[in-house]
Amino acid sequence: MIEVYVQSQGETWFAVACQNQQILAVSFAEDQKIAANKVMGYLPLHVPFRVLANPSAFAQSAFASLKRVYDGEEPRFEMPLATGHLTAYAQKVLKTTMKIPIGFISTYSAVAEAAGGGPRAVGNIMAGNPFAPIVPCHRVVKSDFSLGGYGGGLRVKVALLRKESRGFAEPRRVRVTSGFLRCYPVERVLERLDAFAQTIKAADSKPER
DNA sequence: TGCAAACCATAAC
DNA sequence: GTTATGGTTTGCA
Repeated sequence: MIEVYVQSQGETWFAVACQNQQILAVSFAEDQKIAANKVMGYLPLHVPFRVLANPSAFAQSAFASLKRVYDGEEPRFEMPLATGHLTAYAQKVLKTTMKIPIGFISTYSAVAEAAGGGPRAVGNIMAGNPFAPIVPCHRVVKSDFSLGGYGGGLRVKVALLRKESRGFAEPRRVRVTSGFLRCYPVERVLERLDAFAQTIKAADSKPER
């Protein structure tokens, strides 16, 4: 039996789905119902589940990790994610994405180089990521450092990235199972966004013609 | 810049 | 099987 829990903190609702001391899926949203529906959407069909009010000890630690990552912090300990039902390729992509450190981002094509497949295929896996933001798909952007997409909405992607800004200056290559993954400071993305905002502002202040 | 074509794993027929 | 569809990239005007 899969157990689903929903819990709020501040303005945000979090949801987790657990089974056998493993996390099956997580989600977060501004609305309770949306958060609950999102996790349930990730659950395998035809497997019974129930929504419970009081989180088990395991669920509580899952919430704790989830909230820490949402706040831009390192999770205190590694959570066991249930990935068995996913394709081998999806598992590899998610595992690779997990290696992007806080304060850094990578790109769809860089992840594709490290995990195999092509950039679009990587985007597809990200779109179906049941573990956001624990598997930090928000740290994957387009190769020109523009945002790309995000299931929870781009505002959320930006908010997460801002919270993770650590002031790194140099790119970094992190070791993954097969080779290396190129990562860049989040600031590359944030600076680009700010520059874009300036352009808009300048255009707005220009007299109409 | 902007558009078109190539790209690659899935989901849907 | 085949086709359609993306959280993309690259090349070429």
